[in-house]
Amino acid sequence: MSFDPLAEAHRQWSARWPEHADHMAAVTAVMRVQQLLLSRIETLLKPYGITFAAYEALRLLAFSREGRLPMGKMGERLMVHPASVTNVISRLEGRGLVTRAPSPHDRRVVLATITPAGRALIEEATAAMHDAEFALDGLSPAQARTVTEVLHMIRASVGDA
Amino acid sequence: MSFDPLAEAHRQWSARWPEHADHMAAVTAVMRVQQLLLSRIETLLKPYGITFAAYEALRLLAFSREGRLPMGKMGERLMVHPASVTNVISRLEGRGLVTRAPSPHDRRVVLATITPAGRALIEEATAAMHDAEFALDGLSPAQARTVTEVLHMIRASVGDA
DNA sequence: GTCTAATATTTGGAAGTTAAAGTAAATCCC
DNA sequence: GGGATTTACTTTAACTTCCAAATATTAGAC
Repeated sequence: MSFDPLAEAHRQWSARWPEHADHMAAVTAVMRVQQLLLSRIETLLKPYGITFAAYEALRLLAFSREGRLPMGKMGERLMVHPASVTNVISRLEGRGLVTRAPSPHDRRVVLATITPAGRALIEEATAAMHDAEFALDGLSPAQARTVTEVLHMIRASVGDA
Repeated sequence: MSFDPLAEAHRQWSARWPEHADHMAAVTAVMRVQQLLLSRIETLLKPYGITFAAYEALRLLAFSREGRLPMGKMGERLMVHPASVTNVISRLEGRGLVTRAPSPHDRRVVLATITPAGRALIEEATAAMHDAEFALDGLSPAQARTVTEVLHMIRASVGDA
């Protein structure tokens, strides 16, 4: 019925470089699925006024013992550039969902702390994410595990994890 | 040896909401692998002065019969927003890799045409991509096909393809 | 105790993405 | 034909990412 651009790309590649078509298709599939899931998740989160990046940052803070983490630590956990942490925390701070203060022990360090409003919001948003199974409600838990395993193969192949 | 943030996130989720942990982990894995692959590919393409988005646009034009496509058609094939096409084509045009002209048949339509310089560049860049197997050189063709199949399951589950 | 080097964060800039609004051109319809 | 609708693209604005450079502070070396 509907035309699939990924299938078409694979066809084009196969016609010219058949020995590389499978790798190309795998990369394209990763990119497309990421785009799809991100889009669905952002739609899901829109009622709460946060993006997925903000969701992950808040979630991480809410999980932490004191509701407080150094910016640098957050970057490591979220696996993003320090500048990205500054960016997302600044926006959350502007909305009163997080506060920011220099660490008393090391004044180079900035500690982000989730506020009660932030906690309330993240719990609501998490409930919505659960309802939608993180935009993967069409998959069984076993299928979800298969996805993770197969992608772990890629992560391992490039030295990540 | 090295701490894996994804494994840690899965652990946190399992402790609180074990029934949702697998779906969460799958989404996280998709996001992470996309980030890894994109990063590796952009590094690969850096010597050619183009990003992955630009690579895909040029590749698409080079595949086309006349080396020329309407912007709208490119957006469909690349599965991106029209504004993204405008964006990337503007940059390629600035570098002389593409020209832009209104269609003689329908003056609403803008045709992007790859230049000889654009063709030369995309062939070099493609050779580099082939050398690196699209940043998946650690995977066999069969493994790559497995990745595509598993991700196709997700695409199907959300009504894409 | 300085002086130097390393670390933590922010800032500014280039790219990408999307959504929404604006412009222009073609088509539909009466 | 003329008016309304649809289509194609661009623009603007918001947000994400990263990198590279600047700032500040701590730690190490002599």
